[in-house]
This record gives sequence, C-alpha cells and structure tokens, in this order.
Amino acid sequence: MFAEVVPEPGGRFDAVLTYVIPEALRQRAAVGAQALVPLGKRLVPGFIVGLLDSPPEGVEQLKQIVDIPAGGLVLPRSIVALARWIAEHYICTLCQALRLALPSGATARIKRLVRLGEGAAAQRAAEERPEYGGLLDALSTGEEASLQTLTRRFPQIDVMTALDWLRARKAVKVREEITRAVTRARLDPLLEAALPVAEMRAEATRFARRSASQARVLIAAARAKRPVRASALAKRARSTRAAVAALLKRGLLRVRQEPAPQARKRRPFMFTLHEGAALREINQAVDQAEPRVFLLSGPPGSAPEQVWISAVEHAVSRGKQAIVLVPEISLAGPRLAHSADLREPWPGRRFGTGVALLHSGLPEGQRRQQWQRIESGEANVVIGARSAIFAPCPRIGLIVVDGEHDDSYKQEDAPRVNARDVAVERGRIEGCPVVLSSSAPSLESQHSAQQARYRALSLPARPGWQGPAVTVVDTRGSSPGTTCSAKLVLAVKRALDGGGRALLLMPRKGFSTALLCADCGQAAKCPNCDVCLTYHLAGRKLMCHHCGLSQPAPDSCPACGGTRLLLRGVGTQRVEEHIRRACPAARVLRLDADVGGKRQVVGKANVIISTGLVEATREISKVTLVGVISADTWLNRPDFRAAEVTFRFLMQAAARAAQAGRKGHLVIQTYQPDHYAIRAAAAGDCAAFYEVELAARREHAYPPFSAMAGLVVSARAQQRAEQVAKALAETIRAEERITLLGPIPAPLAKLKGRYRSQMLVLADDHEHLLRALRSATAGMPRNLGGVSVQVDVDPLSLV
DNA sequence: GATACATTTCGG
DNA sequence: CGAAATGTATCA
Repeated sequence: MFAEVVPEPGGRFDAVLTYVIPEALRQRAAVGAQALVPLGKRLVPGFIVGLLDSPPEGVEQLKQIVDIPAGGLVLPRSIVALARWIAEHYICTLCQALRLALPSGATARIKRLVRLGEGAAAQRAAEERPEYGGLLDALSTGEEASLQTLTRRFPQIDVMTALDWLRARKAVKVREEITRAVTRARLDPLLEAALPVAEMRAEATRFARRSASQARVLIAAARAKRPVRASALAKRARSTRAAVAALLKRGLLRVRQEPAPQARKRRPFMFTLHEGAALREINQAVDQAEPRVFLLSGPPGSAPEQVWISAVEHAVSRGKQAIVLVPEISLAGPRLAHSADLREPWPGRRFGTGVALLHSGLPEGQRRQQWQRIESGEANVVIGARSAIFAPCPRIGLIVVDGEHDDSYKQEDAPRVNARDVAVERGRIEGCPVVLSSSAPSLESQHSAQQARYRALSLPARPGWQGPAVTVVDTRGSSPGTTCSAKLVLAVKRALDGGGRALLLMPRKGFSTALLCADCGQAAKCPNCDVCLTYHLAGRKLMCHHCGLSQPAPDSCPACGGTRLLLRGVGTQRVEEHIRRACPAARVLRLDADVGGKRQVVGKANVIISTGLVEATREISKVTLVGVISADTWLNRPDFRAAEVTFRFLMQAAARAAQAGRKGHLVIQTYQPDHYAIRAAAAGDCAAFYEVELAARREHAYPPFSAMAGLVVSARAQQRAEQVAKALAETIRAEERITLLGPIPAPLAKLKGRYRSQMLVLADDHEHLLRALRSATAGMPRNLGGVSVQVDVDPLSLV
C-alpha cells in the first residue's frame, strides 16, 4: 500500500509525494489522516490525501511513512476534496487549504532536541566562535534542550544557523522527536463544596499548615453560593488548577452535573403561505439530498431566519446534521456569552444539547472537544463563523449561510477564501442543499439566482409590518461646517419626546477621502473605471484605485463648475457637540466598536453616536430614529462595490429604525439624494436597486459579469517590487480574455518595511482568470530575492 | 520551508 | 585563491 502525502514544512511547500505505508501503520492509514514523513533530510508532518495500490512510475526509491499519530485528527474525505477545490480556486497550496480545515494548533509538530557533542569539538567551536559560548555553556550539563527553549534563551543569536554550524563540527548533536499535537480536550467541570460550609471552613484551617493554596480554595468553595467552574475557582482563590484537582481527588470538592441546556419549547411559528412554500422546498431538497443552492432573501419585515431555523430542525429530525454560518459580528455580540443564554431568534436554544458552537475565541481544548462532538455525531447543529464550514460532520444534510453578503466570510489573510462560496462547493461535494440567506443579497448571489443557478426564494414582508418613514436630506448648498441638518435635529427631538432613542451613524475614521462638490454633490470619478477617485494630499492629486490614473485635483467642479470642493462630507467630531447644543434633553453617548464593558452607561443614553449599526440589546432598545450623518462616506468609497455597500447599509439602517415596533424614522443626509442606491433604499425597493446596479456592473464588466483577482507584489526594495509587478503584468496581459489594470503602488504602499505594488485582473469567467493566473505565476521564479506575490481571488475590498 | 549544491562576490 | 554570501533546484 502507498499513500499520497502533502508534506507540511510550513505551508508554502506545494507537492503531493508518494510514500510506502509500513505494515504496522496500515490500520491507521486513511485519507485525511496526519502522517509524519521524511522529506529530504528532515522529518515533517503532512496529510494523507490519497491511497494507492501500486507505486507511481518514475520514482526509484520510495520512502516510508514514519508514523501516523494515534488519536490524531482525521479530516473527512469530503473536506480533503473541498481543500483540493480551494487550492484550485484560490491559487494556494493544497497544504494551506488543508490547514484551514484544522482547528488551530492541531497539526503534529517536530521537536528538535539538542545536546552537547564531542567535548573537544565543543571546546574548539567555543574558541572559534565566542558568541556561541553561552549556548554551549547552557548545554554543558549534558542534558538535552529543545530548539524552542534555546531560541528563547538566546534571542540575540540565530540559533538555527548556530546549530547548523555547530553540528557540522560535531560540537552538538541534534535529535528529532514527534510531539503529538493531541492536546487533550481540557475539562473544566462545574464544582461545588462536598461538605456544609462550617465543615469546609474547619477543613480549611486544618489545611492551612500543609497547603495554604489548597486552604484558600476550600474557603473560596465554601463561600461560593452556586457551583463554580474549576478554572474560575482556582482564579478566585488565587490558587492553581492543581490544588483544585487535589481537593477534588480527596473528595472535599465534587463535580456538579452540567445543567443540560434544554431545548426551549417554542411557540409554533405561524408561517405565511410564501414562507411555508419556501420551507417546503428546502425541506424537500434536504430529504432528497439534492445539492441545490437556495437564495433566501428576506427584506426587512420578513422572516427568513424562521424559515431556515425550521429547515435546520427538519434536517435534524431526519437524523441529519446542519451547519449554520453566521457573520462574525453576530457571534461577537453579547448573545454569545453562554449558549444557553441565547435569545430568539438565535437558534442556539432551539436545539438544546445538540449544538456545537464554534468561534475564534474558543480555547484549543474546547475547540477540540467540539470537534469530537461533531465528528461523533453527538452534535446535530454546528453554529459558527466562517471556519465552521469545515466542521467534520459525518451526516451533513443542510448548510445555512446567514447574512451571505457579509464581508466577514472572507478570510483576511492567505488563502483568502470566502466561506460562503466554500459552503456552496461543500454542498455540491456532500450532496446537500445550501441556503444563502440575506436581507440584501450580494450582487453575485443575486445574479446567480437570476441565471437560475440558485433557486431564488424571496420572502415578502409579513402582514402588518410597517417600514420606517424615510427622509432624505439634501445637504448640497449647506455650509460646509454643518454636521446635522435642521431636519435631523428635529427628528432627534421628536424621537426623544416620544420616549425613544436616536442612533446616529458616523463614517468610520480612516476612510480615504474623495473630492466632492458642495453644490452638485458629485464626487470626482475615474473616466475609465467609474470608481471614485481618492484625493492625495501630497501633490494635490486625484488617483484611481483601480487603474492607477493620476491627475491633478481640479479647482472647480468638472460637472457644474462650482468652486466649493469638499474633501469630506462633514466634520466627524462635531456631531456630538451639535446635538448637545440643539437638544438639551439629549444624553449623548459616543460608542466605539466594543459595547460590552459599559452596558450601564449605554442604558442611560438616549442619543447614541456610532460608526456601525448597533445590535438591539436590552440596554439599547427603543431606537425609533436612525440618522445617517453622511451617506456619501459609503457612496464615495473608491471601490466598484460602493453603491452596493451603501444600499445594503441603508436597508439595514431602515430595518434597525423599524425594530422598535412602533413607527420608526430613518433620516439620510447626503450630497447625492438622486443616486439610485439612495433612492432605492429610501423606497425599500430591492428589485429597483438590483436592476440598475446589475446593468452598471454589466456595462463595466465588473463582477458578477466577470471574475476578478487582486495581486499584490511586495519586496523590500521599491524598485524590485515595481519591476516584478511590471513583468508579471506583462505576462498576464498576454493571456486570453484578460483585462489587467495597473500595476499601481498599493494604497498602503509601504507596509511592514515592504513596498507593495498592486494590480487588478479581470477575466470573462473564473476559468480564464485561473488559467491566466496559474500560467503567469507558474512561469515566475518562485522566490526571487524576497519578492512575494499575493493573490486574492474574488476580492471584496481593493484596499 | 529547509536543505544541498552551484554560482557569484569579496577581501586578501 | 578560498571563504562567505547569494541563488536555485529538489524534496517520494
């Protein structure tokens, strides 16, 4: 038997090599298992991605697999297949793709152990290289030291090269050992005192002599009114887990049974005819195991969550598992604290003990525990952010991507996969339906639905639902210093008078600046790309992020001849001041990204100024007015998605304004009141927006009418980066059916001491795009003088 | 990514 | 001229 193995010496290595499986390891050899293999002179961990009966031709001597760690993680076959697709689609190594699917820290590692070699040789080495003296001294006891500890102890020397040099002279010996990365799922049981309070105290005084640390734990346990986690108890007593464990062993503490989160009995949800029909269609696909993709669009006032929650319940009732992906922000919110605390419509409580919750904050042990629960089938429903798409479900029957348009599904670092697209592919591989749900779907998904690749399930607003009143305030002609129009101030006053709250949305800081005309509201756009130009203070230039066009900033508006040109819509600092002055009743709170810490303060405020839509919580309830200070900030992003982002943002703002139940109010201040994104959002008309936006995308051949990739070439020397980028651009331009924009200095041209040059590749479709990129990058010398090329297929942001 | 081996560079 | 620095191919 032979195994195809992807060795993993760090990730960049890209090859599938064949090894002999020794008799003793046959049992454990499986596709998806981790194996330790010799590579050159080293021993490296790797993944088995295929099993063969006969050896490949043209290889003289095959090496043997050294070990397959028992109890190591084994990726399901389907995940290995998924990784192959990812490597193809995102142009990364199979190894990188496989690593995405593993919980962090689960890979086997090689530990290097160093000990002193021949004494005479060491002596000579120390004389020749006095800087290595300390290192040799440290080894002089004759004991082994790991590479890791040496690196930590001698940060001033390059331990790797030192050891090489020393080993060549027999001054040290290096041995390799496998550290099985079988991090135990660390248990953190709920504990309580085993004896009444008085007796516990008595025990504590007895312990005071022998172990002060354990005595403190006893006192803490006696004081605790309800069961405490072992880790929390240790912390409270300023003691250690070991002390807690010792007392548990002695029977002075005992484990309290975990309260099983009970699936809450829910009121039957009354589906409308539309919703019921949508649900039936999804359920049918679940039953037939059809790999269909549903685009469930539920504008404000409809109930898409209820539909997919029911579909998940249906899948579970048929003995299948379901994966539910949610945007990062939904997990980060206060809802996450304990899965048992989850409120409706969050589905956590619905499924009781059957839920496995995955998120980035999970400690390694717990992640591992969840992995096991999913793998064994104990967990029926997996809920998590993007990485949950790799959950090792053996009986998957349904995948849901909630908020499918959300940017957080895209991985920020390489390989830059989009979990939503990975979900669709996983559905295809597994033969299970995928539900993409969104209040305002991405143009890509919308287009796929129109092309009948996806099944569109559009839910209408529920009967009785009332959208907010929308006021679009034209800020053209207002004096440049004004932040809040009279209409907005009036709306705030009204909201407060009515006992409601106002949520004012400010542009996030650090957005690039567009140049716009205060009279006609037009922002300067690139004639080639139809994208807003960014203003660069240095040299007073306007630049295009797409094609690199650079022109001097005009003194007057090219559209209307007006001379009042603004760099920003409004000043960002003055809103708070303005509101305070204008409405004495206002208790203003400026809210930054993290809400968690100061709930009390939040509860008291009645005007909240924030950069993003704050989720409704107990503290921030009754928001009856949402005010968008300057919609132009979103509209003028130097990005072909600017209109889409604006439209979605305003739709969500509208939904937020209507959430409080009674009639809400949305005020949008803008220099471009006639822009289609603003008009459509104000009217709550998705169809109108998609029609205009899709036409615009088609006209400029932007996605979804083309496939796009962003390339960033970086190097230590600016010249080098530019030179390689130019050469690469030439090769790609020569490919068929390709438009290449750039290369231009990347918006953050110098980052971490490296110069970056960026270009944008547009192709008719993914096939042509990938072909061009692959042949161009394959022709490139792999690692030319520290120049690196990063590829971002289907980029979301071009900055 | 690491390593062995080939090539160029640089001080003497 | 030889050691050191840099480049390049290969890993089964």
